[in-house]
Amino acid sequence: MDIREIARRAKVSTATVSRAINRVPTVDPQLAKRVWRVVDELGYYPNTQARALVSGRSRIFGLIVSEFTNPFFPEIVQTFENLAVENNYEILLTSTVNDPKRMELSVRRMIERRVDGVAILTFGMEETLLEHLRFRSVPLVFVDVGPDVRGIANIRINYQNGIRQAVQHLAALRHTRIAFVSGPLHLKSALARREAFQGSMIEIGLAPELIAVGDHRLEGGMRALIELSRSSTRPTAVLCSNDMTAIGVMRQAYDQNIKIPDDLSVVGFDDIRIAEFTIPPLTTVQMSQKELAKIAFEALLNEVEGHLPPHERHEYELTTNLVLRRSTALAQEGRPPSPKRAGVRRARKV
Amino acid sequence: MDIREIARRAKVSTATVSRAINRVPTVDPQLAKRVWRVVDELGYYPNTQARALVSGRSRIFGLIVSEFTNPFFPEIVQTFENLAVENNYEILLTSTVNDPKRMELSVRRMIERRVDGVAILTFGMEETLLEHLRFRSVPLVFVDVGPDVRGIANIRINYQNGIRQAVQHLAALRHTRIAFVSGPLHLKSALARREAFQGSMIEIGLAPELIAVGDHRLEGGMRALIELSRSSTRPTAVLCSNDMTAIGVMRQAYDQNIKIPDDLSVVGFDDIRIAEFTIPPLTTVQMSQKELAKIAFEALLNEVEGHLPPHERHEYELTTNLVLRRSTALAQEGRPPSPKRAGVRRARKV
DNA sequence: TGCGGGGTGGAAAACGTTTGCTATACTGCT
DNA sequence: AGCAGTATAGCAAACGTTTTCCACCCCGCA
Repeated sequence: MDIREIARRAKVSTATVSRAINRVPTVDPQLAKRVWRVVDELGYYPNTQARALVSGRSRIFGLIVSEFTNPFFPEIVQTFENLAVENNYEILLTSTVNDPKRMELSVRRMIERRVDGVAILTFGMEETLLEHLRFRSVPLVFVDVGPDVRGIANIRINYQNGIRQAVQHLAALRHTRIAFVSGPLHLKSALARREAFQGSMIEIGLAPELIAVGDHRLEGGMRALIELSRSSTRPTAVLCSNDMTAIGVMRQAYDQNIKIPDDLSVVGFDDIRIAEFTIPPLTTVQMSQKELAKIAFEALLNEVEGHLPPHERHEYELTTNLVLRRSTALAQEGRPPSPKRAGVRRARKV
Repeated sequence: MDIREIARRAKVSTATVSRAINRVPTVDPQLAKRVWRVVDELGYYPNTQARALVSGRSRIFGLIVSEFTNPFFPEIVQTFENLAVENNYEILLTSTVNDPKRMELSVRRMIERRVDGVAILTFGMEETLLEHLRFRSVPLVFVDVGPDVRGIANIRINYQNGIRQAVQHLAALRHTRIAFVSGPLHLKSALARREAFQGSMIEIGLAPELIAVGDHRLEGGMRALIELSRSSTRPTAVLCSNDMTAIGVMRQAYDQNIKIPDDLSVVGFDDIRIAEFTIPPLTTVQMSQKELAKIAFEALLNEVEGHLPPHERHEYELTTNLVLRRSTALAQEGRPPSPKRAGVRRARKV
């Protein structure tokens, strides 16, 4: 069943059917009604590929993420889809799983399906691949791209804001031996977080010297805590480069019978969904995934439908903020936590 | 840049270019090479919509889920995408967010984009909507659809297997007061789980009478534990209809100072990713999301490319299995857990 | 009554492929 | 040498829309 079938039954031309369906105002309301009646009766749905072919617009936005199973992304995808639905777009969702081959394939898939724009929300992407897209002047949104790239809208993340809040929160709880567990150091975003930590410590006269490197995964957090507990100056608080790391730290603490937050305060970063569900609920720096998705989508929409000068550099900013839960507490002054105290548990309020 | 440009430069017809690109064996290897050279030089990517238009196949599979933020789905989406990539398909991903309007829209989007098949992995869907798809004879895969629907491939979940294992595991640990926290009772899948629990209890001569109803979310689990602890015969073990419920139970237990697994054994269902990361790691009945996605994808592929008789009923089965972690332990005989014991903590092995 | 002009609807081209059919050039056999 | 038969490549139609013209109708005005 196609537009001609509708035209025949409504006794008009295909042109009129097309116009009626697209609500072009010049068509006579009478006729339009007749067309719609037939459309509804037959359950006709326009063929988007034919539409796209002739109009040159696919009404598809590409969305590239690292991995769906990375808890950072589901909320992003959901928000992005909600917005897409509202605006009559479809999503072409692609994951790189941190594999260069898959990254390349992602880009290729985007181009083959002729997406109207691409949001690249993966942290760490071979920039050379973007050339393919830029070459075809596909609108692009990126996160934390360098300051020199033109023709790509950029979302800059303000890590400093939230991390400073976290450090000052811990300091206010009388912590001085505050450790940091970084992410993998080849990631720009991990580096930026570590620098924000160092800066925030120095600002308030603390030495940022207890630094372990993790991998943004549970295991890295566990290893990091082991390493940190061995150091001569054991930390009383740990700030982590992301929430999975913090969860790893808490898990390791549980295994070593270190009580959180009594013996050790833990702060995460990202505020992924489950941060709220850990035991205890995790105090963390929120980098709103909803907000990020929203900015990305709207940036794309602007590039495509807005009247912005194309191929200029457009900047957006996302800030971060501390959200308090229950994994931080006053420092136990002078009493470094020790596995020897295992089995002894201070009473705590419920 | 289109196929004609390539044809011109390679000094062949568009037909030959098309055939070369699609690796039709009848084209002369010399010519094919010449074509590929030009293709690579120019970075030509075929236009999938034109392809789809003429070939009648979009190489898109629809995937309908409930909500991306539901931790049950990310693994499914990831697996589905991996398979799609391998087989040169694209995914049209859609979520219903349990909203009838969105469900309808999902179906419409599938039809408009002319998907080659749809996997509906949401639990609970207005079956009337499927008529639209069946009417257009789009291949369909469904989970736990009734036994009467023709023309829809079906994945039947064997809840009984895993739940029986869970119940018997608890019984072996000398638990007799085993409670069950169900999901929302309007969901078929929740009902099936509860029945599997009841059956498994009766099998071994235990009365399945401690049943609370939850909502498959954290909050429901928390409320359920409160309710259960008030009952005169307090349970020593709780089996939950899904993992989020179990996490809620553990959270509430933490708040009431009930130790897990010492005072209370907890078992979940689903084995979502984070079940491994809870404190303690959750013993749960695994319903492999990877496997489910794989079955769904392959079922679709069979319908579309296989030589199965179309419009017959195709059955697949997914079984469930208990996976042991650390949230279950021997029952404390004769000593019902009580908030009064708060603060006392038995030594435990690390 | 004749003419200009605005508003509407239709004919047909275009979008970028695939593919059925046909034309051509070989090959090998008699 | 002639012919059948088999590879191989090209022509052109088709897929289902949108959109550009153009034609028509009707209205109002001179």
